Amino acid sequence: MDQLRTQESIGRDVSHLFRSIRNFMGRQLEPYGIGDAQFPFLMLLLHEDGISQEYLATALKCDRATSARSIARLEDTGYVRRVVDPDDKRAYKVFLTEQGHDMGQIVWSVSSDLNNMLLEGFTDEEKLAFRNMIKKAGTNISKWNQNRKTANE
Amino acid sequence: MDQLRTQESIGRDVSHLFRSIRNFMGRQLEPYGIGDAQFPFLMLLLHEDGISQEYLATALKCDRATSARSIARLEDTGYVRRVVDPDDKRAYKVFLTEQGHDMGQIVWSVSSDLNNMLLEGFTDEEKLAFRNMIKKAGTNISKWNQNRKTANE
DNA sequence: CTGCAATAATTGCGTAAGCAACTAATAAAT
DNA sequence: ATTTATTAGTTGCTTACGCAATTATTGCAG
Repeated sequence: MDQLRTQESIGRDVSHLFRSIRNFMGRQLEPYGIGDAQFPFLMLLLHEDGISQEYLATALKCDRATSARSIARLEDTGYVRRVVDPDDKRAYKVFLTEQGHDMGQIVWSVSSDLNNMLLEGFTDEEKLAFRNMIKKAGTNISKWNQNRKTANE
Repeated sequence: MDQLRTQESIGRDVSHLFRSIRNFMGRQLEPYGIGDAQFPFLMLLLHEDGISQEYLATALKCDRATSARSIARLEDTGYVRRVVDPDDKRAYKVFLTEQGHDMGQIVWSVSSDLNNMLLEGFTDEEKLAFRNMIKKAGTNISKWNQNRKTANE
């Protein structure tokens, strides 16, 4: 009841936060020809190479279609190369190119800039608590969504 | 440095949280013919009627274009009515219709369902802290974006 | 071995959001 | 009072994302 009266809404605040992050990342990544959506894929690939789009989608908690399109764009831009998996001709193995590997420094610095920006004025305890709470809330709600989805099948 | 190694990323967690919220809201609102984007506009209008699209955009921290399109959809669906402001013929005054007012109960219940869902397992202190930290992070980064924007003009 | 279910990827469709360019109306400046 | 700047709203373009349907391959059951 108080929500409506005082116009408090976590959903709105998360939305604002998310859109601001996209805005920030968009600006940071523009010089490299990639969008904010490609960033997490690039980041994961820097950590773990030669994986499938399906694996990427699962790890990044997004749809297979989103994964496909993001990887396609990274391929177009030259950061990534797709090789049909010889053990499973349905799947690709996604590898970073030279150019992709060279993004390591930039990815790292943009990522840490974002963190510093977001968490300015937070104590170390708050930083940790914040991360954990975001994850917890995300798990809470995505669990529910998952149940709804499988219920409709 | 640790971010890359451990694959920790607030950005990604916020993204997941946000997309899960959209998913949840989409399901909840589908029966009423509105999308998750319309929800905050409806919510604000239930609180404050007869305001302009510009005002809505500012209050909800989004672009004027987004406000225009969201209100247009609410009008199409019959929840809202636009009247040219007699004191300023450029602007509209956006009013809820009968049907719009009738959404009060649903808006309230969906909103509180979302909150309960997200904050399941949080203590009262954590709930409060979480809200404040989301807002703080959002303010931190949007302030920076704002500076970048005006710097490019 | 053949036929059928599950899986990886792709594509079309719908929704959402921001930026930039434009129109129309108002406010400010000379 | 006329020019100029600002403001409210709209529209086109681009990016992003999820769902559903489709294709191709793999794996399993008979």
